[in-house]
Amino acid sequence: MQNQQKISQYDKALMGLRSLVWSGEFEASTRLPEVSLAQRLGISRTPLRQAMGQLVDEGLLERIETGGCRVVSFTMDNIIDAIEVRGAIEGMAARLAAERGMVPELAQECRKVLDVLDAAVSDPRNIDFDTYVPYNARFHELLGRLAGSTVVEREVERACRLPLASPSAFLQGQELIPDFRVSLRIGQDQHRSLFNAIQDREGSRAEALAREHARLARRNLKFVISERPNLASRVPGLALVATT
Amino acid sequence: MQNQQKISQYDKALMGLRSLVWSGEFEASTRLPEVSLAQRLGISRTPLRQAMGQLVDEGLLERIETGGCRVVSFTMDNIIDAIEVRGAIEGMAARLAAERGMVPELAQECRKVLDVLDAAVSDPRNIDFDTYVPYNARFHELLGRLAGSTVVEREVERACRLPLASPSAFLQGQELIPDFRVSLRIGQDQHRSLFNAIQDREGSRAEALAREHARLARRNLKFVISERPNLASRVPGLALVATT
DNA sequence: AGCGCCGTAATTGTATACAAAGTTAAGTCA
DNA sequence: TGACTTAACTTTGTATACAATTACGGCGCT
Repeated sequence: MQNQQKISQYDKALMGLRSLVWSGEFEASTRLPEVSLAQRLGISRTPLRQAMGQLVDEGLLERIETGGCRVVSFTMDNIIDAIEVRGAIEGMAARLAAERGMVPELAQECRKVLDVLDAAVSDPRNIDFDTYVPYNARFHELLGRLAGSTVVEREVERACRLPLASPSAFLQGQELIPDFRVSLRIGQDQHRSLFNAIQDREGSRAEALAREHARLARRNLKFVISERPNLASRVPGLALVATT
Repeated sequence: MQNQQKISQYDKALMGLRSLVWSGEFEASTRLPEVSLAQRLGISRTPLRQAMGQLVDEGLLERIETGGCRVVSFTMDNIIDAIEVRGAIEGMAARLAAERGMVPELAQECRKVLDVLDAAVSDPRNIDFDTYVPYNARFHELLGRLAGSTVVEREVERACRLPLASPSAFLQGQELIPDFRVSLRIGQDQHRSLFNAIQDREGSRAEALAREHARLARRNLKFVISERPNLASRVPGLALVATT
């Protein structure tokens, strides 16, 4: 009623196309046809092409020499590298937050988020995934802003948009796998340690913890790949990973 | 005759607009008028708006809530942060190159570049700026590719495009200032040490050196700011820095 | 004089039109 | 049969047209 902010055609194109690509709708290495896509999304080619440019920038699409775009086909190495990049940038953000001091309001909000996450994993037999996933995302978002630098914030956000490098990438649809419950508890323990390190102005430790925390995603990636047949449909974007 | 690759209208828009903005042609915080700009660049609004989107992404422009774009006004802190980001990403690239091993062909090319740079600074009385600047840029480009990861390469390139964070940002127009000659010799010494660290698989040292190397740019920034009246016209983009 | 309101002019966001390339397929020749 | 040529057809890149907002300036009101 109040938050009725206008949704532009460009936004519609960006969100629509992104989710279509993530869902594995398009064959990698075949060109995206602009006209039919525009029709399908109910918009004209102009905002669609804008959105395609953005997705090229995010690394989800790539330009074809002769014109147009195609979906990128990812290798395991690509994803590992993207996670490494995220770890490096989140690590820098954590270190700067420690060295320069946290923005007080954001620090306070971090504490609340951490409390919620603690509660979500408190019962090993009954982990609250529906709470954990969004609050985990929120924690990582706050981490990017904690140093109070808009430049750093932007770069953290960008790194999290790298295909399959998001902190939430391998969290979806894993309620049923026992191994992942352990992974979540470990992850939350790292969240706590990371926050404490920043609070205690231990920049180097904070950086190392943030990097190691990103490594959890790598472990989850490897596990998911080995279990691909069972999980392919539940992990968004897994369809984009080359099967060779 | 052979390298006659077609230059698209979009490329013309991107290069033209970027250089116009860098030159301080537009007042920060006033909207860029699309029609007159398109006329001035000799293109239509369509490729111009594409280019504006790209420059927003690079951080040179920002969107206005009510529509259109304006030039960003940078503070010292913004630039310091951008340099910090570049240091972190180049540091990661250097570490990965050390840990994983360099691509042999690129390592060989690095050696050649370093030899040229050594020669350029060998005579303290007569430093060859016209050679140093492009070869320094080349070294940093090679550094991004040394780990053999396209993902890392992309991110290094992006970090170097952050406004005033480029390795070459404060090199132009400093032939005449004695203090900077020393800076160049120190920088080249760091290049050597960095390369040796990578070669000897000393990942942590390589990372630290790359970060410290980026700090040179910070020193140069501070010097340039304090000497602004003399240098403003010679350092591209300095006009975009807020004078408060 | 200062502040708010309204109408006009300018500007953006989006759709469509059009020309230049690129792609595909049929047909011809070796 | 297979490769090359050519012609019709798609598809993209760019320009232009149009409608919805937005910015601006004058007018009236307090």
